[in-house]
Amino acid sequence: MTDMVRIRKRDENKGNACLNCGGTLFTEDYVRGENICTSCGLVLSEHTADSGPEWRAFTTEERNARARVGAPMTLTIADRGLSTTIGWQNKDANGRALTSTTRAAIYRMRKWHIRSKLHSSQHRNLSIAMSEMERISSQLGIPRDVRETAALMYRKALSKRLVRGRSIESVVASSVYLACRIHRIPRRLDEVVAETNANRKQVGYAVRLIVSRINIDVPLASAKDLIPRLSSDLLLEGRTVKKATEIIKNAEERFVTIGKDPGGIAGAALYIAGILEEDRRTQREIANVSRVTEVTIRNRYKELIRVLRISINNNS
DNA sequence: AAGACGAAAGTGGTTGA
DNA sequence: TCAACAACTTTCGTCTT
Repeated sequence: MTDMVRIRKRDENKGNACLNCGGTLFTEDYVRGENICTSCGLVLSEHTADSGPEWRAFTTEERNARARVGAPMTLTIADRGLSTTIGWQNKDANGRALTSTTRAAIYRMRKWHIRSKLHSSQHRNLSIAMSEMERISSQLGIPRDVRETAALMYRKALSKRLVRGRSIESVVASSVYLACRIHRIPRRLDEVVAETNANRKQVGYAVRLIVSRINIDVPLASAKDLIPRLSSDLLLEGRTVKKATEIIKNAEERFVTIGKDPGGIAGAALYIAGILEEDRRTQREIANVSRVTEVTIRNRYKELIRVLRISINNNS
């Protein structure tokens, strides 16, 4: 891409189509301040406003600690933020006092308006559940769109009467957990349960119940999803991360990952990748961040190098 | 001294009768 | 409901770097 082309495009392109290939999709690269056509890579405008965060974060913890922005709330509020209320002053829009008959009518309307809203048991349930959900997910650092999914899930569970006879908390916890699974956010059930008063067994049961009764695809947790989180905590280099992802992909193709703790697989893959790429971490370091023991890392690692025929020459 | 290895015993969850 | 089972953990002694 020459400078000449860039300048010409910036001057001429006032519409929405790329002048080079006619594509209409652009990505905004706010690190470089450029607008880029996704199909041909043409830079359409430079020095765009930086809409990204002003902070930088290098590990998962830092990101969780610093991220503080989100979209406007919708499903996560019991009334979706759409309700209106009838004012309590007995005045009209011009500030004049109402006549007695109108005042009586307004009083009745207000009464039934409030009754229809708050006195519906489902609504009461929802408002408790949504504030609980908000608390849990902000504790866990869960992004806004995942919360939306969790809220949707809870609403479905509620409308199918799955909450009856179970604690609101346990169903909220399982909605959050399942939403994480759907969005491939690596959060284990224990982490979610730890933020609630519900016990693990109840939540586990609620999870299975929701999966069986609500028509949604819940992907199984894969070791691959854990790689970004673990490798940023271990400060591994890009090529090591890439290698580890490859190892997991191969392992999954050979069906050696089924029934195994994803943390163990991910940890072992990172360990092997670390040795191969000379970006090595000890078994203990990896075991700490992936929440399994060194023994499990060892077992998985032995298994992976046997099945994938990876030879490790320890001359480093 | 730190890291890696592997055996042995124990734990919590799943499966099938 | 219960026993069998696989996966994983804890603990610990030994070997290697």
